[in-house]
Amino acid sequence: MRESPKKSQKRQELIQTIIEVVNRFGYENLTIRDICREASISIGTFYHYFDEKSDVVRILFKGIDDYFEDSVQPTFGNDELENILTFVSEYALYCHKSGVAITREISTAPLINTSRNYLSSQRRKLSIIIEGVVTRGQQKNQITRELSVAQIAQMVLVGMRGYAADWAKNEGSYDIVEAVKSHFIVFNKGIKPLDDYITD
Amino acid sequence: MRESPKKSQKRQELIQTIIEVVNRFGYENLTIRDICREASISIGTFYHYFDEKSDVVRILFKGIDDYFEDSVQPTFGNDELENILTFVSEYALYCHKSGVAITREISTAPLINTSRNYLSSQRRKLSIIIEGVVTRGQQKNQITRELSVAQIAQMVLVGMRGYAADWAKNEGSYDIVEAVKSHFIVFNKGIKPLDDYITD
Amino acid sequence: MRESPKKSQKRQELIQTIIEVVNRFGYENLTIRDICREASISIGTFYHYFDEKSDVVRILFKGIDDYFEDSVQPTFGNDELENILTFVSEYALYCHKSGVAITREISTAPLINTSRNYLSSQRRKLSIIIEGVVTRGQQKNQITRELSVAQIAQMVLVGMRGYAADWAKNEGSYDIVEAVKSHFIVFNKGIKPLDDYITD
Amino acid sequence: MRESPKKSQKRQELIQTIIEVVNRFGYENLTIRDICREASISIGTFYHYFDEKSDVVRILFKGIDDYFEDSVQPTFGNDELENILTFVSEYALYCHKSGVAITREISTAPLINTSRNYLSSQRRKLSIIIEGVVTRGQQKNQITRELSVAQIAQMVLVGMRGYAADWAKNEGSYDIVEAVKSHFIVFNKGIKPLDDYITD
DNA sequence: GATGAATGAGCTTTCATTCAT
DNA sequence: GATGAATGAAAGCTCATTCAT
Repeated sequence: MRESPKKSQKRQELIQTIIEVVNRFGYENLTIRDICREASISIGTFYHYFDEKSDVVRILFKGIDDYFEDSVQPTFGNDELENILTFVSEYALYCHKSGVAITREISTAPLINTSRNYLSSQRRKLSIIIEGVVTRGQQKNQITRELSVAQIAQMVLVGMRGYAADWAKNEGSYDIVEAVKSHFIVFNKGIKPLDDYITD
Repeated sequence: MRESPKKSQKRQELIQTIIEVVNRFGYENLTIRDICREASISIGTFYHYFDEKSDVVRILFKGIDDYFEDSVQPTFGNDELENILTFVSEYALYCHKSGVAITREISTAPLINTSRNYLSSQRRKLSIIIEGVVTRGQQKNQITRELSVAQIAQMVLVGMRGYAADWAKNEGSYDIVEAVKSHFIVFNKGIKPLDDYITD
Repeated sequence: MRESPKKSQKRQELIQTIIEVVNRFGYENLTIRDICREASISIGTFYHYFDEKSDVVRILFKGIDDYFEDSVQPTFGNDELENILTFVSEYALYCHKSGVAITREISTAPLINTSRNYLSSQRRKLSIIIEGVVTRGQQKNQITRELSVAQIAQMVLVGMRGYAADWAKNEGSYDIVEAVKSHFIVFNKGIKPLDDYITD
Repeated sequence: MRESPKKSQKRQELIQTIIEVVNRFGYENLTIRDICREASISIGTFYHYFDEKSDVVRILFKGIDDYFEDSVQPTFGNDELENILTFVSEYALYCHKSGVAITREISTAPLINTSRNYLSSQRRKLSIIIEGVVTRGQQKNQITRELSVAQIAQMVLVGMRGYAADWAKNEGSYDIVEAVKSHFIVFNKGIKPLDDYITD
């Protein structure tokens, strides 16, 4: 039995509210009671729309994946190094807009949850996007072939998430977008093909 | 009244046991009861040697700081880019030896704890070490001066910790030392002074 | 969001039960578990209706204050010495009806609690009532002016509470109402104005 | 097997220290550890000289009884009303000298302890002393015969202990000796034989 | 005599989850 | 659909007491 569109819509509304609540309260010490009080719903209602608390984390992750698929990927141009910069800058921007608490949760959440491995599938999405960028970059000779696509893609993701985690740990005390840009300008230099320096 | 050497020694033994336990169980959902059961001591004994649960985290952090101060820093040579590689490789090695759970804890622990800011001081130690390396690197013209010491140091630390977190999230499924080395070979290229390419 | 009348009513019922339980068990060594077992509720339910254990003490005190404000004060007549007798007798009667354990708790509770000074405000209420009686008594020349209002009021309260404590310590082995009456007949003689003996 | 005089003496020394500690720390939240740390003895030593924690309370009570038997009673004169005043004043003075914490403990300790009724016997001592005073007072026609000896003795003790409790609850914020004196001057008026007012 | 390491029952409090209304 | 009362396992931590050294 499929769920009614009405229920689905209400759930979406709740998700928006919950995201705001998480940002104000943080996730670590956030209780279902907190969420419900802030969202002005009853505990029963929460459990009517969601199965368990960890659904909230899933929601958070789905948000960033959707954003990249729907809003970031379409803006990619021909310069793949530039696309990497766009990719990581957008990620930083998303963190900035989501706030410290959600960023912390996104960047420290375990890959495999006790009950469901909701992350393994989600996480792949960003990997696939960045792997596409790197593959094309190598084909166009914009990116070194000394390292494999997987290696470079991992470097990008790890660095990017590293900043998200660090920024959240530091309570958003610096401009994450600028920091990430600076870092990946350096990084991009490192993955340029060597002859690039000569011909460019 | 100073603490007896015997008590101090026994505490050290317990710390070793606890570290092993944390690695087997993880920290997040680790309870005092778990620790005590695994270490075959009573709850009372745990509290005889430690003040509170978070002492365990402190212990974990102290370990890595001591290692860098005592064992890594003295091995630094003249080539500061090489020293950066040594630094991050040793960090990766420490993660590898400490195991997944402790690495996760070290890399996701909040910067500021509610009760004591035991991390802010600890965290500075690694910063200071790497900042020294970068400073000397710039002086010797081994590292670009286009970025500030603080910026580059942050890049190193964030990238390094990013790998620790990623590796732990992936349950240690890849060779963290190799991954980190590859990454920082790329990174080091990025922070070489430009003329380096010509004169070198 | 105001609390529902239903919750409020259920809390009142629980309070009644808890008062009985306190009387059977005493307070000093009373645990939440005891209360819940005896009241046939779960621990969670207790904390659903109350914030913390010490709420129970507050409840006990509120009871006696309400009783004096609502039921005793309105019965005061013109003879202020008689009113003192009414006051202390009613207090004794309240102890008698509340039982030994609650009386013990009421009479030995510290004036200032660590977390909230719920007593300082409560305690004032009885003081104010008795000070009013003494003031009027002095104005009507029914009570000596050789001592201040505050002094005499303190004497009444201290004596009265002294009996409550003593009676509770003796496990209610004597008739507290009679003992208090006898005492304050003596006391009242002591605070009559001297000329009273001549003119009366 | 009688205990050695040496052990007995050492115990006496410890008692003195413990009394001081109780006064500084209070009793309610005083742990054996606290006592031992402050008295600079080990926990084992405490249990070598005492059986259990509540021995400390016994010690406190024994102190006041000894004081009255040894130091107060011998000073009694012919005027029994004056002796009552001496009695209660000395009690107040003892409280003053013992400090707030010990006074609180003395005045709120239950009559019957869970393990031993160490108080019932102790408590009788002060009763016996004051009953002697009242008896002689009635014989000399210094005290009314309208009330029984037991009644009047109880009134004195209850009032006196009431002040001790009140003073401790108020953290020693007023002069207990003066307050007690004032109270019992009033009280003494109340227990004078009636004709006394005529003939005196 | 003196020590203090070791014990573990027991404390208050939290909170995700269920389910009758 | 919506509610929130009820649950109870489990958490961190305390502390009087024992006993081997």
